[in-house]
Amino acid sequence: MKIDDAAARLEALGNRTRLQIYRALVRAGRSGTPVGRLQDKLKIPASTLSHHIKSLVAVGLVSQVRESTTLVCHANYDSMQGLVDFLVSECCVDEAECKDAKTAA
Amino acid sequence: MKIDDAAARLEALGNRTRLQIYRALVRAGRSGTPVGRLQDKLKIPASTLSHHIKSLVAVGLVSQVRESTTLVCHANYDSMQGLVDFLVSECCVDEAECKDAKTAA
DNA sequence: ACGGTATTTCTAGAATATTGGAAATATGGA
DNA sequence: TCCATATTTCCAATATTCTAGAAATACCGT
Repeated sequence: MKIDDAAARLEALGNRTRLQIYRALVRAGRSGTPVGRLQDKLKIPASTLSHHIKSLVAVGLVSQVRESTTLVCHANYDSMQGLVDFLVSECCVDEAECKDAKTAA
Repeated sequence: MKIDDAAARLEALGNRTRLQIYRALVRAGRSGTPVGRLQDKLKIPASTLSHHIKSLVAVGLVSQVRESTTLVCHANYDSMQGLVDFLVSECCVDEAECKDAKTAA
């Protein structure tokens, strides 16, 4: 993963409202959650919610599938995993002796 | 971890420059990196760099130790680990059947 | 085609973040 | 004490993000 992609994903998650949305989707698992249900749960105006979801989709952390009139959102686990891997990768490569740090990470 | 703390850490990492700084520190491992060396490596004006480091320190992702005239920065692995745990925790708790998702996460 | 529900796009004001020069502060050595 | 190096704080300009009302669009059932 390129650093700009990682930064974009982290930035997307680095907002209370968007992190709430993302966590709700993670908790929902495979079945996902429709936009309207997120709106009820989180009490966010529709346009604001739509903007936030859009940015999560834009960076690949969330995907959407239309089911007739409702749009169901899903957390994209692979995307998150890639991000986590990026964060801990190359730990200590610029340092010779860091066994403790490596096991900690 | 509270959601606001997690969001604050993610926001701190969600900026290209700060992510570069953080990654340089992760790569440096236990020995850490002085502020001045980061400045040379990343070619960032001192004041800008200082601002960014300050925000990483503020959220606990980075710690600093003074060694005579230089300030050495370290990536705080525990802090990162807590963040990663938060992100994947409670996966699927609102969904009955999601074994695939759970193993993927 | 029409009506209703779901959701997005348009728009714009307010709030916040980013940047970096200049001045201030910290540290240790001569 | 005085200097040199390291780093931060102050300040202000610029850029970006956040928010949400209103209008527009999408979809389906009738």
